[in-house]
Amino acid sequence: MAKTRWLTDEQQCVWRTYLLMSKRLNAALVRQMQADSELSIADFEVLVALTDTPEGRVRYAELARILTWEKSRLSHQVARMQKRGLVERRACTEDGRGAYVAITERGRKAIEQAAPKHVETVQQLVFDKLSDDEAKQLQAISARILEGLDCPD
Amino acid sequence: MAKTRWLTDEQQCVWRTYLLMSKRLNAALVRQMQADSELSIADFEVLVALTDTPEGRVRYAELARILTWEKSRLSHQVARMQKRGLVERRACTEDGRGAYVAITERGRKAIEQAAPKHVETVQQLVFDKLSDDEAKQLQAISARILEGLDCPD
DNA sequence: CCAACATTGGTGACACGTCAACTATTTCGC
DNA sequence: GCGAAATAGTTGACGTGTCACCAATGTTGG
Repeated sequence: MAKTRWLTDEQQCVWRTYLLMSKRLNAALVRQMQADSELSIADFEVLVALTDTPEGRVRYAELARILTWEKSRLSHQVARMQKRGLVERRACTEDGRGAYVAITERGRKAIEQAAPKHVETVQQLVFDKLSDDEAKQLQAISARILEGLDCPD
Repeated sequence: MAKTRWLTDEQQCVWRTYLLMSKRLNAALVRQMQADSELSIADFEVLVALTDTPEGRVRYAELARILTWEKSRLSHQVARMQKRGLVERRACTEDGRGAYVAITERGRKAIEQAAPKHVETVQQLVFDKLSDDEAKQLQAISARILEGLDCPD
């Protein structure tokens, strides 16, 4: 291996600040979600994806694609959510292998309650802190980093 | 609750791009660490903290403070790392309740091997993509968001 | 001194994510 | 058609993180 390009002091500072921010921001969102609703972030994402579809139901593989989750993760997650009555499995007549995930009334109620508080939290923790310019910069930087990121999806 | 301040389209775009980036960047780092070493990110963080101390050993509570981890998380983590010979527990003579976590030779070797590749990955995935200005912006934005973040530490 | 209280750390149950292996169905080449 | 390969989803084992509770030791006020 060639000589290591160690981080400069400035780079270390950038990197550690970013890491800390992203960890704490995420932790804060998890805490808020848990405090204000019966949902986890993962539950929330699944329910959002389901309400975004006209029928309120999607095939597993499609849902996994939307969320960019592994299929087995989705399988476990849906099994847990089903136990709590947030979603249902439905047989798929077109394809004997497949199945639908459908949102239930209880699931719909849960997300309708959770969404406003979650959005408000994002506003408070992120956008209230940043100028319009900074928000644009954050997007540009995120997009730049995303570009080269090989994602095995 | 007052009327919800929903996200504007631009805000949604910023937010989703940031979320995706931070998730994928993290996933890429985990993959690289797993591919190039026998360590997880958590292992790595613990070993870094240990090598940062002159003695190569720290009390549990202090280590938890350094990492801003919960004590029980650290306890589980150290137990697993101990099984793999990366760290040792040592009795604390000054305080019968306490204990030290100490890095082993095996642990030292592991981190010395893992660090260069990890740093190189951070360079490639982050700093090679960003101009100096963008790096500064990222730091400023992260710091800004961190400011108001109540952290229960 | 000794009874409350605080502190240090550990433990068990559970939620979550990944990986590898599996079953059942469909599709495709011949 | 039919057997091989692809596809849909499941399962079990394991690493990991959190929470609530526990044990042991130390500290402190009367």
